[in-house]
Amino acid sequence: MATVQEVARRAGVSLATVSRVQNGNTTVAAEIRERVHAAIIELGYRPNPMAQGLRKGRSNTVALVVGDLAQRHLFELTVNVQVALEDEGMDLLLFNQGHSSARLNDFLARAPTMALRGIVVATSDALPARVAPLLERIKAAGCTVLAVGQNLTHLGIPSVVYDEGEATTRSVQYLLEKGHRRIAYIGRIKGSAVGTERFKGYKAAMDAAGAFDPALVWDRTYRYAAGHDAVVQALDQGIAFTAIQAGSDEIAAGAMAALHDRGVHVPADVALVGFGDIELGSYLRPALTTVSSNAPLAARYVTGLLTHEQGDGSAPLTTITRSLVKRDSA
Amino acid sequence: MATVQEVARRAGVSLATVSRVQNGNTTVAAEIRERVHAAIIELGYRPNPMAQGLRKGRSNTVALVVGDLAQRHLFELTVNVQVALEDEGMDLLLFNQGHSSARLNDFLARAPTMALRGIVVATSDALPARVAPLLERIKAAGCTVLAVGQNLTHLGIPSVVYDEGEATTRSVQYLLEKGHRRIAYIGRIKGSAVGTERFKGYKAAMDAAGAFDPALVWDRTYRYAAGHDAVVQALDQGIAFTAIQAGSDEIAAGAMAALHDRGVHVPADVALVGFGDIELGSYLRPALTTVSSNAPLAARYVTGLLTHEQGDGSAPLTTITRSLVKRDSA
DNA sequence: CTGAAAGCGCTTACAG
DNA sequence: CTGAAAGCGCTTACAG
Repeated sequence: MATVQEVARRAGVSLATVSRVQNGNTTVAAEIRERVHAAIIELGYRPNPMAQGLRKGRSNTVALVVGDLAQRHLFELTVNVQVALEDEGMDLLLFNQGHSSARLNDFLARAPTMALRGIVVATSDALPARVAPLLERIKAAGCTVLAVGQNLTHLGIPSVVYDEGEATTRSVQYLLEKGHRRIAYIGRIKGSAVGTERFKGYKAAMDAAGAFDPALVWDRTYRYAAGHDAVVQALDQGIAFTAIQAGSDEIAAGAMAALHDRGVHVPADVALVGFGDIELGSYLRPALTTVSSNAPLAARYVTGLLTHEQGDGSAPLTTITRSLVKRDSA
Repeated sequence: MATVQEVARRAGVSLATVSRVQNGNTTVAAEIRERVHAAIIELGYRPNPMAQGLRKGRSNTVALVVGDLAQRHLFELTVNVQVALEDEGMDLLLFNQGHSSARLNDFLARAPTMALRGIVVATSDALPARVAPLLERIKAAGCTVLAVGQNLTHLGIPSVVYDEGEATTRSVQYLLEKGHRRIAYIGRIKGSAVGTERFKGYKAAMDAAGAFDPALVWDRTYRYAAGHDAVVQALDQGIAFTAIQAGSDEIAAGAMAALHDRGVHVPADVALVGFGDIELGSYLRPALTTVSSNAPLAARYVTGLLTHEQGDGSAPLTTITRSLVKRDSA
């Protein structure tokens, strides 16, 4: 690969000038600029990102820490962020946390040395207290830290979140308005910052209607199996319910399968609302009523925050409103 | 962050010695080694990967180029590769090609300068001829290039592939043995190296049974919508078929929805076989009969090839056998 | 077995 | 407006 050396020689200028042209900040005489540009093109020169990073103390790569890529909406966020970043000439380093706080810790511990441009924390897991100082150290190293999905502004981290609680309340109210009272909730609660908010939104709606019953709260993971197993278990135990608010579309799909297996019709016998609006939902039968996510919008906010950093140490909170996508399951 | 300088000062040795201890190749007196280790721990020293990369001419990051992350099995491969790489102390740079050969080209053009440890090409798209020289240049720069899913050994690239053709043949034979003759094929064919192989496997089985009919071949993408739309269209045109071999599970799910909407029962009226064995399949109703993928195994092969590079310029071909996962849809 | 020195490819004060 | 020089943090021949 051509280096700045070779370009300089070819253009008959110094390294410094090539670098200036390349970076386009300082003024360089038009004629010389042309010569350098020509040399760059002829040689197919591309600056070495490691050398740039070493010198500038920051690279052009952004790390995305996802809680569990198996959740479709996080994955959609990942794809959208990667593409948006690429448009800005940045690379995406992927780190799948897999809900292990030890792994998150390891990654954050070695992050300061990676000269990352930014770190986007996209996990719904509640962060253990010991990561706060790590995050501080990372920011001190000039790396932009962002959170998406979880509000981390109390740690001074700009965050892009959804109105989880309100959205869940609205969704449950919709079910309530349809006359349901025995509405079950399936999703993560303990250990999940986001899950806790959703649950609170559910509880608020149920409480307001005087319909809350702890027996209808099933604290599970966000996977297909969780929805399936929770329903099977409830049915086996003879717990009565006429509707389900799921914490993810995967849960809803699993629940739908279990209901089908037991001859329970959706939505006639049990109404079902998912959460996240993954592509699959509209191909389930009945098509899944769910709560929207709008991953492209979240990705746009994230890259926006990454590119126009605000200098002042403010940590803005951006909230995306989720809405109910009505299809056939409720 | 502590540098090798500071560690050296603290341990009372030279930079070189610290580096030697850190890399553990050369012999260092036991007593000195201890001192250095102690200093490293006290200072929480971690080598700067950019400096290492610049000096050694290669980094510790591996780029994964995926054709379309929206395909669940590629995504599963991604997650598995990331985790396996992490165990080896390597990072994963994600590049979602999105089926655009121009984007692939851009990425490969700037790759040589990134000092990547390796590039894993996981796209089923047929590669345009102009990428061959780019790949050569990348290899010349000391970067290991690997292909997964598509056989690129003819370009001197070690490849991990599936027995796509044979697997499809076996799957279609299964349908044939159940008495089906009007078996449709939905999936990518043109432009997809892998798709072409699958189609050939389908055609071989159909030809052998004297049942091949071009009217039953529907060349579509791998998405949900493709399966849905192909079925709707075929039904509208009055094309008769009693079974479908899908090129992906997403296609199968979309097809299942369309069949359901038209009151066509699966498997009674139309048998359906997917491809890829994504988690969703077992939660569809009827549960989807499909062809396995075994992404964790593929990921293991990939990281194996990445870590134990063979020096000799051989380009081995590793084939993973897909098997039929029988559930209820066929 | 250990250290001094060169150099990976860049960028950026510092002079001029 | 342009160049010579220092230095980002490492590793690796080269001496000793």
